[in-house]
Amino acid sequence: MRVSLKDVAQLAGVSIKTVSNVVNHYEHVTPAMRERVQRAIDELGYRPNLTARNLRKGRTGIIALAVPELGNPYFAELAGEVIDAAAEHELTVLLDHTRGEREREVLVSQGFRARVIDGLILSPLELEPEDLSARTDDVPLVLLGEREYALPYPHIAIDNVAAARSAVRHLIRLGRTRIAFLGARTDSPNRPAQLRLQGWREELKAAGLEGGERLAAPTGGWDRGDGAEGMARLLDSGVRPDAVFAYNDLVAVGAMRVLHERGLRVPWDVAVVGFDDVPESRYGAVTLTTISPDKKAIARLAVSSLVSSLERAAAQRVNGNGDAPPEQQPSVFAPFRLLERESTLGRR
Amino acid sequence: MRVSLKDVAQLAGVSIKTVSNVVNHYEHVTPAMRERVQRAIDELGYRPNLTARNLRKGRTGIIALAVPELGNPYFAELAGEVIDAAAEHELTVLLDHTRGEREREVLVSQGFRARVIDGLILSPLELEPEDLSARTDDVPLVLLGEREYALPYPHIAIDNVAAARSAVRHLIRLGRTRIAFLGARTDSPNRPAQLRLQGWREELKAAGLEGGERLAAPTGGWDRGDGAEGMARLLDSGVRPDAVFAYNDLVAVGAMRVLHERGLRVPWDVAVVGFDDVPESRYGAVTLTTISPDKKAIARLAVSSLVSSLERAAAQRVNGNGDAPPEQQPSVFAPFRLLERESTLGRR
DNA sequence: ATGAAAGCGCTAACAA
DNA sequence: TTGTTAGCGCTTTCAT
Repeated sequence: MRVSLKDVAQLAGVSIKTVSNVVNHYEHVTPAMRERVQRAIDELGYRPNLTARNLRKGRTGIIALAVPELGNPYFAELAGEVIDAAAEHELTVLLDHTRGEREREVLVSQGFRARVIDGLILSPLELEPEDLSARTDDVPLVLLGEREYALPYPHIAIDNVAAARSAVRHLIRLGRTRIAFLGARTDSPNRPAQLRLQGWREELKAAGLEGGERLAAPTGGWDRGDGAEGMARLLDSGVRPDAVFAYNDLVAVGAMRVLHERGLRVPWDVAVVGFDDVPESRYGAVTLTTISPDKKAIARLAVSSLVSSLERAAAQRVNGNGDAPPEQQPSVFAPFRLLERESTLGRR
Repeated sequence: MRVSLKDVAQLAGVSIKTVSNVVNHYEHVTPAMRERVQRAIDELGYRPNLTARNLRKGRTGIIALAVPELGNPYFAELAGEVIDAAAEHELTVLLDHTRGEREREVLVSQGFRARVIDGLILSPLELEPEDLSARTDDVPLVLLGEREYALPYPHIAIDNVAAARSAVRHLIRLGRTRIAFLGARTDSPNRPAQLRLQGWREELKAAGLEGGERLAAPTGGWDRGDGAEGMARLLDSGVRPDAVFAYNDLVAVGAMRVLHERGLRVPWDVAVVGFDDVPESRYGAVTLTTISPDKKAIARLAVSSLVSSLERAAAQRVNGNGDAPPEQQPSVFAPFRLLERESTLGRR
């Protein structure tokens, strides 16, 4: 039998409100009364029912974070940072993964499962702009990651084009001339990988190295196995790059494995740059040069952006001002760095 | 302004109950009525308030999973499996990480924050038995992982001693005689790593290779960096193992990096076995032999165990049977396998 | 087949 | 300082 405020009040011989005051550390309670009530609380082992409190307050203190795959260390690490950032705002995080499937991303964005959440942070992969415009759910939403939507939702990411360019520039400075991009997706101009591919193209062009579209190698996905397959396919097709810029670290790790199997030495025969700075890139026989997004900043920005949306929504509810201007803050870029490690060590 | 059942009822000109019936797909509603109500629902964009429903039903459909570190791919993968397993029971997972700190583990086990959860799955690292006995929170709890507590909580894990023994046995069969254990913790007989260390000892003893306590090397933690440090320290101390059984894959990865830096070749000079079968162990210049726990099974067992605790708790609430026998199911072992890869390839 | 009304446990006006 | 009471939005007997 669950014990409620009423039970405690009864035992202590006071009103329900007094107990509530004690529980919520309301100031104006005499020490004696506080003492008496506390005794009853302890005796009965009373614990407040958060659900009731939530209902009453109109908020739950829970936000959801949906990422493609928790098994991807980048997202796992990011999730950890979001959990910590949320905790600073006294928010708890409900984590979901979409497997990067459009259908699941749509469901999440519609709040289908999101049971009781105040807000949502979503890192989409396949979600299309029209899915987002068709959204009926009204819980505040913050977008994360490479995909760009011309829609009034806050969006936190690093400057993917600039980051890709700095990676490629680094390879060019090393004297590499046949720089492959591994992880291309050519489906549509707005698909994932598009911005990094664009950065690769721009930088090559700026260096007068263009014309190497054969070097834009697709992969089935962006896990280690996809990187290995893509790299093998590229080599099998007769292309012989002297550098690889991979969509992310996992793809790079898979590529490096294949290079190793084929007797190609990193960095001497082929230099490799990744993206994400996942922990494992700092280990292995050859440590990996990579673009390191400031994950903590991304998490903090995402959470604080969501928090202000939450506050705006709450204020609106109070004012009943249903037609207030959206006043969405614009997309924000988080910082990134290029970390040079063994996979690009030394000039040719 | 949020729209409620009442608003819909008003617009449709029916009672609140009828709308509820439609929303909940209650059978006995005439098609015409269903149609009419649905129209009102659509027009108003009504969405049920889950919090109110939860309050009424006395359950939330949310369970929490607390792991030490999401950045550890083992836990990230496990979390993904738990989320999927929970979804099959129509449960949502609230994820938390404790950083393996006792204090945070205690807080989580006490249900400090999430009182909106129906149940909890906890993978403790530093939590002590007395912390658990002192637990006052009454939400059903399932324990995960290596730590053993002689307490009536369901506990899901693999047989760590048997797994460790099979890893060491594998190394012995390969002709190795100076087999180190990397990641020992000697603090207390119940601390993490204890069971794997015990398996290592037992198997060495069975093979007549005992007496090598110098080969039980401690590490500060169980991440890659800790493995690297521990390995370096072991080598610096003059010990020269011909095999390393690491507490987990991350420690093994760190150790392999150091071995590589020192010019010791894996597997020829030193064979290495890890534990967990994290994805990165299948890549790298030398793939890693490891103990592979059946993570999907662990997740499923944990969730189904929790679900039955939930059902028992619900039944008890109905019967008001506060003194029902606990009837906890005993601890359950999930399967594991030894995966042989390059890091232990070939006899001496 | 549909409606009326009680109440889940809590907070917050308002009263005393 | 403490008590009374309404009501958050929903489900659920019990009527009709």
